[in-house]
Amino acid sequence: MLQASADIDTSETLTERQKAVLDAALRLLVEEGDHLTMTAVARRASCSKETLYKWFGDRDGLLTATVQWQASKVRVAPVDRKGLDLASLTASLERFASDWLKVISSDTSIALNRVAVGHAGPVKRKDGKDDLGAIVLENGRFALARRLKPVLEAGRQAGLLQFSDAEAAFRTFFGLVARDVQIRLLLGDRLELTDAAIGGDAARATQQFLALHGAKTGPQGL
Amino acid sequence: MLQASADIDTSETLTERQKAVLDAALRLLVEEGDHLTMTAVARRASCSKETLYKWFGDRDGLLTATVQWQASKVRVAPVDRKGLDLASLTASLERFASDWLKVISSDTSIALNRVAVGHAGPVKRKDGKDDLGAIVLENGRFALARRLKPVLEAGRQAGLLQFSDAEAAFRTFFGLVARDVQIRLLLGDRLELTDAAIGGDAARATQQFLALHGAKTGPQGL
DNA sequence: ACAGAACCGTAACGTACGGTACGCTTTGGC
DNA sequence: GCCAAAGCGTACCGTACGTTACGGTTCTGT
Repeated sequence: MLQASADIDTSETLTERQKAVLDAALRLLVEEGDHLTMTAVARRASCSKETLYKWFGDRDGLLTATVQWQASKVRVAPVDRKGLDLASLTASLERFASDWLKVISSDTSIALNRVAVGHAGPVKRKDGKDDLGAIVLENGRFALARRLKPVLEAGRQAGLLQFSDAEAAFRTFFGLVARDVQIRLLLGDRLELTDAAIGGDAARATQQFLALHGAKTGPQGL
Repeated sequence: MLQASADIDTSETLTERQKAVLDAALRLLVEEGDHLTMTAVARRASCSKETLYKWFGDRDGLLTATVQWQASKVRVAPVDRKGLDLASLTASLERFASDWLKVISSDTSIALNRVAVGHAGPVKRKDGKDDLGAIVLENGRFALARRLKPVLEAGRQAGLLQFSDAEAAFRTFFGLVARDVQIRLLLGDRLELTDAAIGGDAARATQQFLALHGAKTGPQGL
C-alpha cells in the first residue's frame, strides 16, 4: 500500500490506462454502490487483480484513488470578476446554485457520497490514512465555499451585499440552495430534479439570499 | 423472516427483552457503525444468535427493527396551539430548530443515518422490503414536516406568516436550520455543536425565516 | 412435579471476498 | 530478434461473517 497516494497533489501522475481503470471503478460504484468488489473492477476494466493491487495498494486505496479521480474532473472555472452589478451578481449566484444542485443530484455524486459516508464511521482509521469523507468534503462543500466566498466578498465591496461573516453567509446560501435535497437523495428518496426545477430553485434561493443579505431594501438577518 | 415486521404500526409488539436486545444493537451500531456483526449483538445482549434469527429473521430484519425501535422512542410532544402571537411563534420555531439540530448532531442519529445511507444504494431490494432509508426519512425529515407545518399554517392564519406553499416554506426553514451540518457530520467532519451554538443557530435560522416569510416588514421571498 | 417451550452458549457450515501467487502473452528498449 | 518488465487471466488461500444446528438450562403452564 504505497505509491498511488500522491496525497496532496491530487492526480495527473496517472497513466491513461489507470484513468480508464478508475473510470471503470467509478461506473461500477454508481451501479453497485459500496458493494463494489475487486474482482468486479478487474473484470470490468479488463485488468488483473494483481495490477490493481500494484497500482492502488488495497481496496481502500482504489476507492480513494477513484474518489480523487472524480474530484479532479470536476474543477470548474472561477467566475469572471468583471464589472459587478446586481444583475451579474445575481446571475453568478444563480449559476452557483444551479451547478451545485446539479452536482449533488447526479448519480455519481450520490454514489460517491454514499461510500464516503459509509466509510466515515467510527471505524479504526489505520494510520493517518486520508479518509473518503474528508476528500469528498474537501472537493465538495469546502471547494464550493472557496469558490463562492470571493464572489460574496466582491459583492460586499461593491456595496451589493451586507454581512459580517463570509463563512456564515456562505452557509446560509448553502442551506437555502440545498435544503433537504442531498439527505433525501442519499437516503434513497426518489426526487425528480428536472433542469427546470433546478433553475427555479436556484432563482428562489438566490432571491431569498439577496433578501437576507442584499444591501438595499434588506432587513438585517443575523 | 417474518414476525418482527409489524410494518406500518411501528412497535409496541415488542417484549421488554426484545427492546433490551434492540437497545444493545443500537449501542453497538453507534460504536461500530455498519460493521455490526450478529455475533457481537448476541454477545452484547447476552442472547443466542438463534434467538436473534427467530425474532428478527435475518441481519436486515434486525437492522430494520433497531431503526424502527429508535424511531419509536423519538416521538415528541406536539406544540400547544394556544394563543398565537409573534413571541410564541418565534419561540416555537426556535424550539423546533434547536431540537432538530440536537437530533441530527447526536451520535445515535449519525450512526442510524450512516447505515441507512449505506443501505439505500442501488442494491437489489429483495421484495418490497421496507428499506432503512425510507424509515429514517419517514421518522426524520418527514416527521418534522408533519409536526412543523401545522405551526406554520397557524402562523399564517394568525397573520404572522406569509407563504403560498407550506411545503416550500418548510423546506426553506429546514435549509436555514440544517445548512451543511448534517452532511458534514455524516462525512466525518468533527463539528463541535455546543448547546450555546445550537441555541444561537436556532435563533438565527428563525430570524432569517421570519425575515423571509414574516407578515410585517417582510420582503416577499419566493 | 413434570413436560414442553423458550432460550443461552457455542460449535459447525458455506460462502463471499480481500489479498497473493503463478503461468502465459504482449510490449518496449537494445 | 531478444530479453526483461508490465500486464492479463485465473487459481488459490485465509478469514470474517451470516446462518444453522445442537446440547444444556431456565421458565411456564398444568
